[in-house]
Amino acid sequence: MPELPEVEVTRRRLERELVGKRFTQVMLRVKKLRLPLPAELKEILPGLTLRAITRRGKYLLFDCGSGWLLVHLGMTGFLRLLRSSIPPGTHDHLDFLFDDGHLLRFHDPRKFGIVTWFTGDPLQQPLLSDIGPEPLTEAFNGGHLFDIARGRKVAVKQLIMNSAVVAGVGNIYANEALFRAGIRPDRIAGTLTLQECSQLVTSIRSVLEESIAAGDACRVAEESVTYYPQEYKAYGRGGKACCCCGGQLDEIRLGNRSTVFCRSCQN
DNA sequence: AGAATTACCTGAGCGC
DNA sequence: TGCGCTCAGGTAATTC
Repeated sequence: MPELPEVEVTRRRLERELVGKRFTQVMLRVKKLRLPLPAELKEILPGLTLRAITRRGKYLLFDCGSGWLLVHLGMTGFLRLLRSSIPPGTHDHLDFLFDDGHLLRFHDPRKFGIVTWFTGDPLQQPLLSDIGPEPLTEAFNGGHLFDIARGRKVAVKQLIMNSAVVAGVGNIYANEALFRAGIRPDRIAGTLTLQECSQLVTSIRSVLEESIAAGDACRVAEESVTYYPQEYKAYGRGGKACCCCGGQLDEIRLGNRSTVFCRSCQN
């Protein structure tokens, strides 16, 4: 599923290919994903030049000059960049055609994604206004996390998956970062020391950065695909051997999310 | 205010 | 073979 690294890798690929190009046509094949698709995109976008592509958490922001195209890939969404006009398959919900012949196609079986349009300041947009600091910036640091965690009774894994605390940390990387930091996912957030918070921030940053680097290095001919081979040390490995101590990894549910950790390596 | 729960959606994997 | 069930999970909305 697309997490922050996949979204960032997608952003970089699309930025390389599409910035400066002009929209020529939009095709909508469904009325709504998680939110209604603005039908007026068909009239608004053609003629506009794509100025930039930025990211906030897992949201992609396409700067179209007079407004913004906001895209979230949800659970199962991805964007493909095609050179020629290949007929759409099932779940190919949306096409954007550009003046250089590129076709940007949004595919999403579960329709958990979002594609919408807004004008004005992105920071004022309701979907973006309450998102916490970006994990790869200095604004997200041990002191920040420690301040937020104090007095909180939720499990630390749920805290770092809260988008108001830090942007774009989903289930996979929450599991991986806690494993790397040596902190149990079910630790009550308020019991973390400043040092542990700093270690966790460092781990979140490094797992995300390593995954982005792996994605950038993974070239897929012709198409820009958001998925790439990825090995995890905790996520999806419940019951298997811990790569550090050889013990059996535990799997529990936290906030109805699959959670994997090592009882001897994480405290 | 913070925590917990629900809704949205469909493919995959399973038992019978 | 195929039916029905459960699970997967990001995030907003709702409830406690």
